[in-house]
Order: sequence, then C-alpha cells, then structure tokens
Amino acid sequence: MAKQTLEKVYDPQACEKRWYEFWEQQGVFRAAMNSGKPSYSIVIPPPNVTGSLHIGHALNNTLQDIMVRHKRMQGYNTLWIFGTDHAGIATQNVVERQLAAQGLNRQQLGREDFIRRVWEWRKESGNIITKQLKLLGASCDWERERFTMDEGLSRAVRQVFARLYQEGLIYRGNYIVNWCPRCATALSDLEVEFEERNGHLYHIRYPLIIAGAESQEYLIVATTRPETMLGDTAVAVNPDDERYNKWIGQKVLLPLCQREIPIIGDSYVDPAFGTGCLKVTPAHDANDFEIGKRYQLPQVVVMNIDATMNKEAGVYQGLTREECRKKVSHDLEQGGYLEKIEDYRHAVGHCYRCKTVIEPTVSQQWFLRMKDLAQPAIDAVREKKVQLIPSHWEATYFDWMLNIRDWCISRQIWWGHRIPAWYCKDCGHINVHLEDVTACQKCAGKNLDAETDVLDTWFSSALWPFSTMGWPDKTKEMEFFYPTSLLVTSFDILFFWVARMIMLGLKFRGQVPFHQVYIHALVRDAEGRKMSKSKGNVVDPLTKMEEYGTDALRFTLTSLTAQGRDICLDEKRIEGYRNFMNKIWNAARFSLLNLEDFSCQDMANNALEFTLADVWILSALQRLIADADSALAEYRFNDYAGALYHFFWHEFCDWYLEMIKLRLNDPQATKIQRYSTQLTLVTVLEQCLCLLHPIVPFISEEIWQQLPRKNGHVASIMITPWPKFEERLINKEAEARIDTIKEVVGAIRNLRAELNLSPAMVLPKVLLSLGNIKVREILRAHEAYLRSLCKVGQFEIGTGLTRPSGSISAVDQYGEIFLPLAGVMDIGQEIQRLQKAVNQTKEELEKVEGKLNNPAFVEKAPAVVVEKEQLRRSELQEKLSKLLSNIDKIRL
RNA sequence: GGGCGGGUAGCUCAGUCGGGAGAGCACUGGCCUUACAAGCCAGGGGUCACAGGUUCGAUCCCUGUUCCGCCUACCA
Repeated sequence: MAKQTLEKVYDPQACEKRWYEFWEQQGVFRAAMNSGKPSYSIVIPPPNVTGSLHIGHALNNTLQDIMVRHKRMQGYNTLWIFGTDHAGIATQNVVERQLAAQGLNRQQLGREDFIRRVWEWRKESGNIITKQLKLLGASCDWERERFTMDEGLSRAVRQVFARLYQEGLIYRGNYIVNWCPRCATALSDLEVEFEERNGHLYHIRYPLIIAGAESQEYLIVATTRPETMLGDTAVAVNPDDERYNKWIGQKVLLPLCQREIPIIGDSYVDPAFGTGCLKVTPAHDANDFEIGKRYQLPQVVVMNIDATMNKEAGVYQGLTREECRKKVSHDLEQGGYLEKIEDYRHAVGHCYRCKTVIEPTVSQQWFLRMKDLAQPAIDAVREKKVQLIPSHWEATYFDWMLNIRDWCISRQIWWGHRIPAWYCKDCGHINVHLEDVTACQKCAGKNLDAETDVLDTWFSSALWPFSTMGWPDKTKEMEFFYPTSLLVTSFDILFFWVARMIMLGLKFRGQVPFHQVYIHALVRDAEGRKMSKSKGNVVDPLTKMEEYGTDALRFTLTSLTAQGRDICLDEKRIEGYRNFMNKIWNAARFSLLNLEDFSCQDMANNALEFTLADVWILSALQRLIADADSALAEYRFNDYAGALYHFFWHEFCDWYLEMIKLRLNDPQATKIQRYSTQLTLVTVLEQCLCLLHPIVPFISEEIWQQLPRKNGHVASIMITPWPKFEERLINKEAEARIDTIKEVVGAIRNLRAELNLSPAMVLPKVLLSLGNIKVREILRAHEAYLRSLCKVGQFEIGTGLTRPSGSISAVDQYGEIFLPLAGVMDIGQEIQRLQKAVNQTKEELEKVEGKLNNPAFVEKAPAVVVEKEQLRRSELQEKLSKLLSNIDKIRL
C-alpha cells in the first residue's frame, strides 16, 4: 500500500468495508488444520434466523471475536463456527404473519406448502444477521456456516432422538404441560415466564352432600381461576385439619355443574392458606394433576387448544377463558355460591415468545428423561472439566441440575425437525427410526401414521458443538476442534442451552462440548434498565457503529465487560472511546510523519543509541504485554481494554511522544541516534496495534498497513504474531528515572497552573534544591526533558540552594522548587497558597504520627510497614519545615 | 419461600496479599504549544449503604440490618 499523509480525523466509514473484504479475499478467516499447531475453537451461539443484530449480539460476538483473533495471532489453528438457529415458533410466526397479510393462513396452505414458504423466506431474508455480523468485524469461518435445519444437522437430530428412544430416555405420554393457546403448542417449563400480576382470590361455596342430598352446609374453596372449576374432580383438605377431616370420603356438589365430587385428604394442602380447602382440577393445574394421579381422579379437560371453553364446560362452551371467568363468577354470585372476592397478587405464567397466558393442560407429548443425563453433567462441572466463568454461576447450575425435571420436547407446530416416529394402525406399535419407516417393524403392516409433532428448537441446539462439525460422520473438524475451547454466552440461556449441550455432548461424544464457558452480562441502558422496545430505550448497535465507528462500539463494550456485572451502556462512553480511536489515529499520524526517512535495517542492538525515553517505553510496553496476556487469560476484558487505553494515551502519547520530539527535532542528532528512536517508535506503535487489534480490528489494520517494515512481512495484522513479553527489556532503573522526571515536571506544571502563568510563557529560570544526590544526577542528566516539558529556559540544580528573593516556592518529596518572579508575585496570594499546603501536610502528618504513637502498631505490624510509616513521617516533617520557612522568608 | 449479585466521586464502574481511596465521563480554571480542540495542562470532589465483631490496623474478613436488581419455586 502506498504511503500517504493521514487525514486529521479518523474516518471509520472509509476503511471498515474495505478491510473486511480484504480479509475475506485473503482467506484469513478460514480454519487452518495444521497438525503441528494447537487448536482453538468456538461455536457461536446461533442467532435466530429471524434475528437482527441487537446490542447483546454485539457484545457476545465482540468478545468471541477478541478471543479468536487473539488466538489466531498466537498461532493456533483457529475455528469460529458460525450458524443460525431455525427458531421454530419465532420463524413460523414470521411467515404466518406474512401469510395473514395476504389473507391466508397456514392451514389453507397445508403443511408441505407452508414449509416450502418458510424455506423461501429463509433464502430471501434469513441472512440479515450474517451480514450484520460482518459489519461488526466478526472473524467467523463463513465457509463452514451451518443451519440447524440443514441436512447434516437434521441427521444428527434424528440419530440422537432414535438412540435416546431406544435407550428408554425418550418417552411419550399423557401429562400436564404448559400450553400456549396462541402458538397452539406445548412448551417446556423453561419457556414459561412467570410474572407477578394483580388478580383475585375467589372464595366459592361447595355444598356438602349429606344423606345423598345437597345440604345447607358447605366447604369454601379459594381459587384464582374460577373458570377451571368446571373441570374440578375433587376437593382436597389436609388430613390433619380438624375443621374438615371429618368430611374426607364424603362428597360435595360442584356448583354450576351439578356434579358430585369427592372430598379427599392430602397433605399437600396447606391448612393455613385461604380456607384450607383446595379445589382439584387435574387437567388444568400441575399440582392438581399430581394429586389426581394419587387418587385416580378423572381428568376433565374443559378447554380447546385455543383456550376457549369446550363442550365439557356445558353452557360456557365457546367462551374464552376470560369471558368464562366473568360469567362463572357472575353465575356463582347469582346462585349464592360466591362467598367473597379478594384482591390477590400472584405469579402468572406467560409464553416467552408471545406473552400469552399459559394454560396448563393435559395432553399427549414426548418427553426426555433428564435425571440420568444430568448426573455426568453435574460431575463435569464439579470436576472442572467444564469451567464456568465467573464461577459463581456454578451454584445456579447445580441447583437447577439437581432439581431437573423431564423435558417436554414435542411441539405442535410445523417448522422444525419432525419427530421420527410412525404409529402402526394395525398393531399400535410406535416405530422410531433414523430413516423413514414404510412398514411396521413389529407387524410389517403398511398402515402407518407419521408423527406430526416437531422437536423443540433447543433440542437441535443442544447438539450444536458437534453437529456443526459434521457428526455423526467422522470428520477432520471433529478430530481437530472437538471439544471446543470456549463458549461465550449470556446467563439467560444457561439452562436452555449450556446445560443441555453439556448433557448431550457427554452422552453422545463421551466428552464435554467445551472446556470453558464465559458467561457475560446483560446490556442495559444508562439508567440500568433492561432494554426493551416498549420502553423505547433500545440502543441499536448498527446505528452506533455508523455514528461512531465499529471499533469505538467494540472498545466500549469491551471496556464495560467486568465479570459479574451488568453493563450499563451510556452513549457518552461510546463517544469517549470514539475519541480514543481518534487519539490512536493521530498518534499514528505523528509517527508516520516522523518515519518518512525511516526504513528497517538490520543492525546490531549494541550499535544503537537509545534515549532514556526509548528504554523506558520499551520496558513499559513489556508490562503492558504481560498485563494484556493475563487479563485475556482470565477473561478480564475490562482490564485488557483499560490497560491498553491507559498505556497508549497516558504513557505513549502523553509522555513518550512528547519526550522524543526533542530528539526527532534535533538537527544535531546523529543518524544512528535518530534511527534508534524511530525504531523504538515504530516498534512500540506496531506492538500496540497488535495488542489492540482483537478489540479494534479495523483501525489497527488501517494503520498497520501503512507502517514501514521489513521485507517479507505477512499480508495482514490479523496473522501477525502476537507480541511476546521480553524480560530482558524490563528496565527498572529507566522506569524509576522517568517517574522522577514525571514527578518534577508535574510539580512545576502545577505551580504554573496555580499562578495562572500562560503555557506559552517560557520561564527564564527555575531552581531545584534537592537533598538526594541521585535525584540531582538524574535531573541534570535529563534537564533537556524538563526544559521542553515545562517550558523553562534554564535550570539550576543543586542542594541547599538559597531561595532567591521574590520567589514562588513549592516543596515536594524530592526537595524545593523556586521560581524567581520578582515583581510579578502577589505576596498575600502566595502566603495563602503555601498555608494551604502547610495544612494538608499537617493533616497527613497527624495521621502518620497517630499510627506510630500507638505502641501496639509498632509492636505488632510487620517491620516493613512500620519502617514505611517512619520514613513517611520524616519526609512530611521535612516538607512541613521547608514550607514554614518559605512562608517566613516570603517578604525577603 | 430458597438462592445469587450489588450498594465506593455528580454519573457508570475498577479496586487481585487487610497497611497512604482509583479510572472514564461530567465539572472548574488556563491554553488553537508545529499528531490530535474528538485535543493539551492543571484542579476540585468520597463517613467506601448502616450497625456490630475479629485485628495494631477493615472498602477488603465474619455476623446482623436495610435498600436495589436478578434467578428459582407446586401455596390454590
């Protein structure tokens, strides 16, 4: 790429697309399978095929991209598998809405045509998120893209289903499940969201049957759902409840239905709740279902699949649940059966897809037995074969896994993996098989009905880490990349997805699907509220990427990713990091301007002549590399970003670049000297770009491509070797010297600022009176830095210097600073300024003396700590006396 | 009901071994200093939620209280 002068302001739009295309062209996203190298792999949490990029995706994929880019630079065989999820209910909803717009529904189309329509939709609109992830810079191996409904993954699903069925882990049966009347399908327990709602507790009188006839006596039951009474088949009381236990075995008359139902005794009933009498509706309540099984009560389903009342509801047939509740309540009151209605707040289950109130209903479904699958998965986490990060999620994981319940895996929708079961109409045998069954395996009859239900989408997701790699076939991918190294996900799908992958991975591969799981937080708005369309506080990552640049957004998200914390995203932060991108840009601009006459040469290290600044920055860079490495290794993303931010801006730009201006602008500098500093400059800049690259891929590539470098270099920063920490470059002496210089420069600048001296004004002379000979030596040796960084014409550096008359003074840990400003200074103001310093020093001194005067402290604290305090005391005492003496002499 | 996380500067948050409280943003003052005003220099600002305890010493460890958030659960 030709050299060019950089613009003053970084323009992300101008380069992002260009570099992404360049990377694709170069094939650098493709997984290498080089047998000499270690492997690193991640499978993406597959976004819904209907999805578009939201801020959570942006975070999730930025973190994955950071790890993958980092490992790729470290030389691993790196694979990041991308793919999408067929999202059964969500996708079906989308296509159904499209049909509705044309006045059609899926029943009119028929199953086959409908499925064809979904595939068409997927072809046209199913790759939105793919394009958006590319905009985000994601370095997935796009050639290995998978879809949960594609041929290979479908085969994996069937294989798993068939084996689990054969082993008796999958069974079919009539049980109570969570039914969504809007989606017209069963849901798993996890797909129900409970929310507190204001409701009512209806107290209803159930007349007792005495001597075969309705009596005036009654039991009162309390319920939040009076409409379900139409399906009541018993009333239960606690057998120890002396108010009622005499009635056990008797009957009550069910109001409105004129049905006699038994009174049973069951310890499930809490005598303290409500009236102590519980109406039992086995077909519409999960607990009642259990009670019903214990007493062989009939199950009366009173609703249709859309939650309108069915013929069992008698006169209420055809009403919706809500209408029926009103009517029942009204009729009870009319009949004198309603004791009272109380306000009552309780949790109501809603469909996680469409928010419709769930109707617990008995129906014929398929289930996966979980207990046996859970145990090895619990052990795997306990034994750290799968490491959850942060580890406090383990508690949540164990709690759920230990109380796991069977998983309802069948869905009454059309879009999804059809359950591979065929019912023989001749002998009743259920045929479950990998391939389509055309003749009954038991009676050879050809009279078969295929199962119409499909599987829960999460069933196929559970196989994702190995199904995407070609399992059940033996593939090179499986050999190289399974188990995967890391999974990056959000905690809200820990049970939905992570736990199930561990269980099925262990079951079918005998190995965990991933070694580590990094669980990140939710992105909230600046006030910490969950983002939602209804609140209107959604931050659209794509808009922000356009406004501030993709790198700025990525850096922001990374900086805010501290473990165990939610992320509160304030747009101000994005702006701030956009500014950081610009800072990087301008530092590069400065560097390139000063590297125009530079070309890399082979030169022995000992022939070079480095400045103190050069030696120091190389040393500081080593510390940065070490910090970045350890932060990444421990997934402290915020520390990783923070270390880079601090080093680049506040060490490299603020100090190093300012210091080397001296040499770069010095016409007296020899070629070797100039070359040495230029070499340091380009080295540090390049290594910073490499360290930054995983977070900010675009700007780092844009600048990197323009750096002068040796021949035979690689094509992209993406495949440049990751910087290596070099112990030999650590130079504590240089670091200490720079610290001293920074300290003195700071003190002089502070004085200037407090006196309101214009930065443009060059102070003719400054005196430094320093007690320590080493400090004097350092400052004398590097006086040039002081002169340029403090805008001072001349220094007098010595010890015990007398304060020139009419001088401003300051005292710091090294000694005294005098600015001779005869005639300019305001004595009153100066006394005030010094007095303030005196007060501060006194306060600190009191604290230290408090400690040292405490005999227990001197006796029990470690010697090092005590010595430290003693040293501090003497320093403060000396500072105080100097300050006081300066006030004393102020008028001289 | 059970569990988890949190309460540190005006805001959002760091704080790894218990030993002089930090960052970013915001704010104040001064500067268009030949990379950058999306910038430079300097500065102000905190009873580390509250109460006890352990310790020579607690933001940090222990106990309790309180507030906020989340997860989970078969009290109708």
